[in-house]
Amino acid sequence: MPPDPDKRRVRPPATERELMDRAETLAGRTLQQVAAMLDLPVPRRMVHAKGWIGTLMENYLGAGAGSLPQPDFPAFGIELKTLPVGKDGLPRESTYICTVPLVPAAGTRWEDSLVKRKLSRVLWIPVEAGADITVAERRIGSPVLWSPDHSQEQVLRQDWEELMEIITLGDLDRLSARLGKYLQIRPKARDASALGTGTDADGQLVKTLPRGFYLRTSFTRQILSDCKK
Amino acid sequence: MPPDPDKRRVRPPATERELMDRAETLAGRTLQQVAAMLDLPVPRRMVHAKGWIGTLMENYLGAGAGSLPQPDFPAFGIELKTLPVGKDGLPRESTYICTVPLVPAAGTRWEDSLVKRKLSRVLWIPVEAGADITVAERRIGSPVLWSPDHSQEQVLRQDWEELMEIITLGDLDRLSARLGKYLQIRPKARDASALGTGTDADGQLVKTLPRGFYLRTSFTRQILSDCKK
DNA sequence: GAGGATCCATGCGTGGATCCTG
DNA sequence: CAGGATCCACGCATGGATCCTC
Repeated sequence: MPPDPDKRRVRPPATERELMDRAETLAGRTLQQVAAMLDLPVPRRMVHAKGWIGTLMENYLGAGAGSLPQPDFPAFGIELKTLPVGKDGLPRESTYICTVPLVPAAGTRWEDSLVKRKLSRVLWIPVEAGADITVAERRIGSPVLWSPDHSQEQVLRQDWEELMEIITLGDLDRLSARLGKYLQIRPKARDASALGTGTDADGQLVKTLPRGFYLRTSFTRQILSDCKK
Repeated sequence: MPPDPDKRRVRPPATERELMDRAETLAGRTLQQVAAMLDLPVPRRMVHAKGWIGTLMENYLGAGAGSLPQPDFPAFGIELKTLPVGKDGLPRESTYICTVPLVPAAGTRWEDSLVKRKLSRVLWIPVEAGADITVAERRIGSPVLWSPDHSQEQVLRQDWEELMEIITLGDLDRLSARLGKYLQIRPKARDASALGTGTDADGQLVKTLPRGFYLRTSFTRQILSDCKK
């Protein structure tokens, strides 16, 4: 019997309450259990399916299939993010936010930035990670609906402004994952030879490595800790 | 034995003479023969492989794999086009040139247009067409290196200016394949429901059917006739 | 006969992230 | 340990054209 595609198309939640309820039902389940409900096969290793867990969660929760400028749940302004955690429940990896505009629109401000929009309301779904546990057996944790508090937003804003200034000045060589307290910039590309478009110090268009904004692991640990208080 | 990918990567011709020599060797051969030299399978019908012959010729002649604004042979400024002909040797179909810019850059002139560049030097490869002959058995004709003469270019320019004026005015509803003596505009899309971006009469961006520039069959017949004189 | 509709391959960009080596 | 490198899926656009129905 072939898998049933209908099971994979979950109705979007009608209310924020319904979304959160659905997310709560995930807590304690294994990825195998969730995949089975959707008739989806579970990859043995993540190396060739790095985005699989995120997509699985989108499907189960009824998020719209990857549209462009919208959050995952536009009606509630909520962005969905899975968070790989260790046995201790603490995040183990940085979190990708969005691509870095290396040819920024003139006069873009933090208030209008994609980073701010993406991070204004995030539904975090912790999921066990680590090479010592099969993908199928990994357990899902309790969802956390988070928005940055005032001091967190100030730091994010500072990081973003610092990083964007380097880009606006065309100092692409100065970009490094070492910059930024909560927010960092790292490569986001097929491989190190991939080329995107940026502007150099003279304002000329140049080819350079595409990059993305990420949240540092130390910051997502803070988020999770705060929510457990 | 698996097909040998190396055979499919033909070295680009070093000189225009070499390109023409290579093209002459095609005359009289069947598509089966050429495909065999490249270890490529021949589709039974074109309905699911409409661009196959064109790609086969690119491969055999060593054209660069589909880059963006460049002609097929940038070094010689030569664009490659296959031309489906009947038993009588006359073209049977219109010829696609390029997509129509439905949001044209302000002040684009014929001299700078993609249509003019694409048509400034064309290497036509006639190939037998018709449902009454299998793809494998179709024979290739003698290549024709063509540039528009003065009167031809005047008509092409007039057609282009007429058509582009309609687009610049945002009168997209007025576009029709009936316009233009040599050059026409027809749909170029996955299907009639596909949507690209255009501008309406008020300058607002609107979604509309993507379209392409084509040469009328009557014009490519004229080209081929002239070259046989 | 020809205007309008359609088909495939491939590359690039975006969205989902984790891998891996010094 | 974390900075730099990499992987998949999918949509859209482009480049190659021919199909199909009045």
